[in-house]
Amino acid sequence: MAEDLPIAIYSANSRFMSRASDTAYEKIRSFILYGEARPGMQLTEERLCEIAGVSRTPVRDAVQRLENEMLVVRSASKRLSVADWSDDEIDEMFALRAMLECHAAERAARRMDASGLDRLRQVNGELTRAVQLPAPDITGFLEANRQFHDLILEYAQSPRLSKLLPALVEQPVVRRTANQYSGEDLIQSAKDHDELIAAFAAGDKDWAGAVMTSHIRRAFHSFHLATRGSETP
Amino acid sequence: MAEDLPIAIYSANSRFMSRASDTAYEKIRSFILYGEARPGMQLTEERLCEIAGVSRTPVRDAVQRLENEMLVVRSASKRLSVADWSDDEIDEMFALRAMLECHAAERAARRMDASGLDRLRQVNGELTRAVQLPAPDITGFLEANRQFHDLILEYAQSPRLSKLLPALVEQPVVRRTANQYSGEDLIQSAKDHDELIAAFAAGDKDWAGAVMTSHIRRAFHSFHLATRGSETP
DNA sequence: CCTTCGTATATTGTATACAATTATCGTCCG
DNA sequence: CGGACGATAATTGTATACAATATACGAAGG
Repeated sequence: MAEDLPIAIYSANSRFMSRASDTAYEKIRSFILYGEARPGMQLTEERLCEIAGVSRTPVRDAVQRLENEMLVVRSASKRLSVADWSDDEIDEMFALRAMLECHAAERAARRMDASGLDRLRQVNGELTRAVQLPAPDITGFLEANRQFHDLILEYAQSPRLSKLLPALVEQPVVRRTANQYSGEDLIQSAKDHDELIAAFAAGDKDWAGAVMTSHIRRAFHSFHLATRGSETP
Repeated sequence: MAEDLPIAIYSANSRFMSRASDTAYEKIRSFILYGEARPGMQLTEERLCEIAGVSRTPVRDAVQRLENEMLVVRSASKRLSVADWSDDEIDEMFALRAMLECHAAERAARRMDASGLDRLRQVNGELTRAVQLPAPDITGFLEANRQFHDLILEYAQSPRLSKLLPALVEQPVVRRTANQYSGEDLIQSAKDHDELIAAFAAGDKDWAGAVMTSHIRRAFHSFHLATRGSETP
């Protein structure tokens, strides 16, 4: 069981998770993202109970959350299976994410303050250290990257956006993308973040939005190149 | 209890709702949108059981759905209350909706076919009849409007978008807006839809997206004018 | 041999009892 | 009088038994 892997890449839930339904959520999520689960694989609630070590009630709670994030899918007859995204769905995910993260950056630019800038600089400092050649630390990069984007979401001060965005940041994709990144790509990410910080410091929402859009779309194309060769999306 | 009101304005769930958790969802939703519920009002699961006429298990299911749509809110100590949106949150909702509906229209423009155009024309025919002066039929307008936007969402063929958008179409706001609409506004809506159909027929995604954006933003400003006077958003 | 139907089995849905947590409110002490 | 403490009540969280539903499978009939 892959419990000590970074379960929450780029998602705001890093609380204690004492309740059984939260444990179930984390365990099942890990099972799907880093465990033996395979796309399309059938899941029964009973099986998930064993995985999570709790009864069906909290499991059903967790499943509903995972359904919302589209990590699991329900058939017409209410049976569960691990989601299996089509290429078009993954493209769509990136497109939606680009729009919403751009919007988040624009809002954050209007609401940024000195303390926020400090925190962004500190997190991006860690990210920059993690991507140093010749041996970039992917896990460190992912964690700092998540923190950076979470901070922007925090400063966007939009509960609704905070609810919508995490459902679009699908870890398997992010992780696969990051593993495919060249050292150059990782360094460019750090530079994008630097420029975002500059845009925030200037309070220029259009600048911030534009940098964010290109930041996400570059990731999109890296992913495309890595997984589907050179065909144009 | 306001059960025969149009419970699903502009949302894809018009199924049979035989399961208890679905009944609970509809009943509680109606209670919040058209019943005695007031923003900020405390809700206990037991009270919701009485309203829905089922036990706590399906009620908890329904509540989680309503939480996702941000119709109910959970305090730090897990207590429930009816959501109470700030002006900024409502503005944000319109902004996000404009982005996502624009995107939906763009996708639909690429995937539209003759049968889809027929259906759109038929629904907008009904809408046009409903908005005839001197006695526009608001309920008829709302229903046709919902069907029209649902059709576009269907042709956008994006499961993820279909999951995100309904959470942004907040019925109380839509309904209040529609009640505030002048006859002119309603007629303009019908014309917007005609132009959207033209854009779809031409397969011009940018045209479709632009019309949709202005369509939503007009609704936004009508709402603003009606609820907050002439202050600029 | 294929299809249809019905029964057995697996799976999901609901109710309910009980456990854990949180709020309420009165009391005691400073 | 005010604030901390603790007992009690209210509320949410979890487990489990049972009900409803869907699937699987095999027998009967064509």
